[in-house]
Amino acid sequence: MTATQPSHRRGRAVDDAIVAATLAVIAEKGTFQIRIEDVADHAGVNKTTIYRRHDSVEELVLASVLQRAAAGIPMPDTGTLRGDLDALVQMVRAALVDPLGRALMQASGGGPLDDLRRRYWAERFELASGLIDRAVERGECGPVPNPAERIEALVAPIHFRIIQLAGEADDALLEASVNRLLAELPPATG
Amino acid sequence: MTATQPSHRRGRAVDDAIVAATLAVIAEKGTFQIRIEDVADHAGVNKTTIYRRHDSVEELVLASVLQRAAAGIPMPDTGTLRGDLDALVQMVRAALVDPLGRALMQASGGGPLDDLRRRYWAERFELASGLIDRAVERGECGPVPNPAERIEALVAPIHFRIIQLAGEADDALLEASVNRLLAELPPATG
DNA sequence: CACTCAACGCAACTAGATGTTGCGTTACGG
DNA sequence: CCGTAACGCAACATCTAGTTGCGTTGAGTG
Repeated sequence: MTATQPSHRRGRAVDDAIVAATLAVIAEKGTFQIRIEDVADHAGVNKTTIYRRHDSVEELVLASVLQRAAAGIPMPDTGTLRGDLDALVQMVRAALVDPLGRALMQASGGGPLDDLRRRYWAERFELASGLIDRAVERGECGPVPNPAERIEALVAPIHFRIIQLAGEADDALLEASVNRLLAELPPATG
Repeated sequence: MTATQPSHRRGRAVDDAIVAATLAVIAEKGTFQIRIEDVADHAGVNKTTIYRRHDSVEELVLASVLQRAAAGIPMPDTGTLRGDLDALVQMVRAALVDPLGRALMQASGGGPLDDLRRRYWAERFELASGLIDRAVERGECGPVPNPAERIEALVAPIHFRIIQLAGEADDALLEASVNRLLAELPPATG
């Protein structure tokens, strides 16, 4: 810790400030209203410095969101499938309500953000599939052919309600989604 | 009909040309890559003329999409609920795969396009609820408390797959969605 | 402590798109 | 045939992305 804040930060400190500022501006203005100079001001950094590290706005957004996504994805482990799914569904809702999450989900079509979004969901589907696999191992139900698709069907209504309808995903919707998944599970073989 | 095409169209003809050009450019480049001069060129009209009728790009997009949405929404009537839902679900898929539909669904958050999108869905949910109501009247099932929510749950997985995952909504997905709705219907009382 | 060099700030610039304005021209209605 | 409103056109102001050259600052090295 330096006693007085240096007027010019260097190296990684600047990188972090830029990424943080980018995410903040995205959350505030949306993915398409970002202005580089806003990000620069918010980071306490000159516009030129941003362009020295990033090729374009799109690349900046991509890098920033990727950095956040790189943070570990927590997965619940409550002991029962219903408990796990309840927790998962609440995490999904929280992520979609978050301004940054919303901005990412509404990112434009055709661009590299499409790939990013696909990876985002694929990664989470893969991880969440583990919840179902564990339930199978515990004998809560029979073997599930394609767990990732079940998770997709679980998430879709919540996503649709929040992102597309700009509506409220209340607890009833979450519970209905979980119940639907549980109801469609093959029964335990005994 | 004039024998020779006048070099300068007037009045409503220009309005229609602008709206058509706007929709065409949206379908081609997406909602966010529209350039006014592209629309003007495509409509065979000067940039100034567009600005004389529309306040901004956003307003132009809004007006154009509204005009198309004003066209009647066809609803199937096959005689059975399953037949109706099968047809409905295919119409939804077609609408989402269509470049203009995609563009509308991915329109930015916060703006007036949010309201437009909400109205878009609300209108369709309302109409599609009629399919369920008719099935109830035919005695195919017991009374359904909130048919619009059923339709929402029917559409959500298709929307999520196409728009968010940029994936293919194959027939299996459509059928699964229909089956799910049918399975959750209260049994016929009679 | 002094030297060095990369990192940063700054100001000026280009290029492209939006939106505006003034004026000439063209079509339609009386 | 004449007047007026609608349109084309060119020029303009403005905003933002992205670039460039140079001055300055700061951290490591001997």
